Amino acid sequence: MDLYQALDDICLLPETSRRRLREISNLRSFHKGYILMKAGRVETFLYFIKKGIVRAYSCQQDTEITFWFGKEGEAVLSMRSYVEDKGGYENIELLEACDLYEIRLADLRRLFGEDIHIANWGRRFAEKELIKTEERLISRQFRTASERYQSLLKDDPGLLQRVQLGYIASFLGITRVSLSRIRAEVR
Amino acid sequence: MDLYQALDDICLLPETSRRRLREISNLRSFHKGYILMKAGRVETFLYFIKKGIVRAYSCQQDTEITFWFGKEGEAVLSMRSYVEDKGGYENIELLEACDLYEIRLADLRRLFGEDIHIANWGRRFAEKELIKTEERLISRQFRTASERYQSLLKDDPGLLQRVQLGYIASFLGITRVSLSRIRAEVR
DNA sequence: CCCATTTTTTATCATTTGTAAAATGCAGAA
DNA sequence: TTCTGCATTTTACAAATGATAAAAAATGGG
Repeated sequence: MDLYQALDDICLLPETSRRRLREISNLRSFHKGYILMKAGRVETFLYFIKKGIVRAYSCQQDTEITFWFGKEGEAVLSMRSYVEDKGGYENIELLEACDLYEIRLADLRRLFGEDIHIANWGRRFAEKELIKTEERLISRQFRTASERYQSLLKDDPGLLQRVQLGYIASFLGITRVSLSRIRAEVR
Repeated sequence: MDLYQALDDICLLPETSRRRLREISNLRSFHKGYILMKAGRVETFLYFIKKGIVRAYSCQQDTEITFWFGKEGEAVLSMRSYVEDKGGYENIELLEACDLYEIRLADLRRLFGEDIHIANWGRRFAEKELIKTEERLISRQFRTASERYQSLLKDDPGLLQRVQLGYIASFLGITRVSLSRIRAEVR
């Protein structure tokens, strides 16, 4: 997934603005298992995934909970660092070797102040993330674990191939054992 | 809660931009019980609450789930209408008589394209909503219903006075019966 | 290929939460 | 005040999920 493609998926940009974003971005490769972001740290970069898959997880009282997966075309960021310039709650681990477009937040923020198209692109970016998050919250409220598993299976069957079930279970808000039960009863 | 105050809570604006937002907004009063937004409808307004309290709820398979409360200073909007100009999933009901600042989305979008400060204000707005939503999602994943109730009690004790328990239970993702049980065991 | 480790499945039992129905409390209308 | 309609609480029982342990399967390194 090309950078321009990822940017345009958020909202179309005039060529000059696009190029400005391209100029502050930098393609880097990371090995599988690399911890891209750490809870508590103020992260200074934003990434777009060209290739690979990552997970965000958070630890509290000796349990680790995966609450997000990102793959090709998606943005990776520590939400609190991005929005409030404070330490975030998430760790981000690369589940495969990844190629990422890296953007320094300071550079991006400068462009937000200089270029209205980029400011509106940033607005659209946050708005779209917001919709996704809200939909997950609602799905969580309305549906049983089994229903959520089945819609994950329908909407993103590839994920099950690339990510171990323990993480999926955690993402769905249940234990690995419960997920096994659900999988067994579907069969 | 004054409109300028609510706008500035999102991010500080230069006087001219502020005034532009003021010019497209309109203070209106609504009676208790009024349904401000309906699921499926493309909503064309955004509101800021000057006075009163509202709830957002959604219906699926004969159950109604309250997933948000808004009060003084907060923005009220149909997320999908605001972001994608499509019918939303929420109904919004006024739980008290309310005074609301009404802003036509078309006017606001025009300003996003004309005024970079307002574009960045819109960006900050979405970002802050995003943080709030993500924190709720994570709290949902990490904490038991009882813990969530108790932190609601701590963070916003006033809410319990203004909103009936059935809605609170639904908001916490549990039944009224479960909430009663939790309340009983704390005593 | 084999061994060690990790992941997934299966089984059992305890706990939590939901459903349904009845009892209680509360506020507004007659 | 009394009646009536809701909201809330309580109770009893059922269903879902969690905890734990152990077996089976898959994975990765040497």
